[in-house]
Amino acid sequence: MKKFDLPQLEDFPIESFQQDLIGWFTEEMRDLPWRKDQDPYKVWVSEIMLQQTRVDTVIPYFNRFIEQFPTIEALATADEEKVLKAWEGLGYYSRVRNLQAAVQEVHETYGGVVPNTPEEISRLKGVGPYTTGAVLSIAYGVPEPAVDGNVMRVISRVLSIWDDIAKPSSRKIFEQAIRELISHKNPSYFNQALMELGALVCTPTSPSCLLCPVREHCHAFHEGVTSELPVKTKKKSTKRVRLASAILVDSSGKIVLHKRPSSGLLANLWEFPMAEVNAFSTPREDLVRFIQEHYSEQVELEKVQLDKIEHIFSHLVWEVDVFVGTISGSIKEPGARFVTADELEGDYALPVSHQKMWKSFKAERK
DNA sequence: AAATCGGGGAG
DNA sequence: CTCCCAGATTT
Repeated sequence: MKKFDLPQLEDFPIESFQQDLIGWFTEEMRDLPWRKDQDPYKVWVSEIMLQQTRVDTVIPYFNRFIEQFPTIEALATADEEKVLKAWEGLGYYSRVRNLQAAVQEVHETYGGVVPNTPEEISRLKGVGPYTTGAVLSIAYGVPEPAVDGNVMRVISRVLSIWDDIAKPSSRKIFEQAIRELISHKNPSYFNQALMELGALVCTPTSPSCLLCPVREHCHAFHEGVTSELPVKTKKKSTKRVRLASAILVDSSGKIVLHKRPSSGLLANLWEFPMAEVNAFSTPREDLVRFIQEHYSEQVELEKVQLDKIEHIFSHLVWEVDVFVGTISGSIKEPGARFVTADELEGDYALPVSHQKMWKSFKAERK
């Protein structure tokens, strides 16, 4: 059995690399709220929030979330709706549902202590290979790889690895590389330093190689191919979906909200009644038909459309024609309820697309 | 392996 | 406009 799968590691000065990297991080690391201590719970929350999400976006969410749910116990026993509301606008909402479920398991099964082995922690909902390594190394000092997009970019350049990082199978190559490279003396700083380097210096386009602490160890830099790495195939374009939605008000001024299904896109979030638009009919026709079938026959939409919104997701685009109307009579749809404007804003988590509609409604109405 | 799942910022 | 971000889960 060979010692290294990667021939680039044969003569690689591992200790020197570790020293340069960790030394740089010690001096240059950003002052971030989840770095104030190594509370495994807070490290965990931050890692979930940071999945596919930028540091600057996460900071205010993290501070509010920890203030509202300071401990495992607090989050485990919190009301689901309040937890979702705290996540409103952050996206990938299954993250927070999985997080609360996992925290409840830690609360009940592990006595409120986040487990410190790869086997146990990776069994928790929403904790995949990256988060497993991140929490173990940062909170517990366990030398496990934490391979995210930053790490794949940095290591692909340092070791001149030309595998397509968009392929799931490539992650294992980088994990193996990190297992060889990682500092056993300070796994936490080693992993964080790689990510920090990717975020601040070894950026996707025009990396600041002249400021890089590991430039001398970097194969791509010496070969002049930093702009060609990492190799990443691009994803195919998004599909478009035509929708129509209505802000419906009853005689007492309350507004109709509908709770989305517990799985799929924007699961468990609240929205204004919304219908898909058939290719051969108008938004207004399909919307009125939908509302009469699912809510009440007694609905009247205003003649002039309120707005038209385009909302872009990762894999699709919503084109929403927005209407305003009045509604009366009993409501058929069991997932619906009437709420005041204050309740809508304070108690119900809405996707950003529907927040845009609400904002438009309020602007029109004042 | 490919698709799904949000939203925003950078170039 | 395109890319991509401290990815995980489902199909």
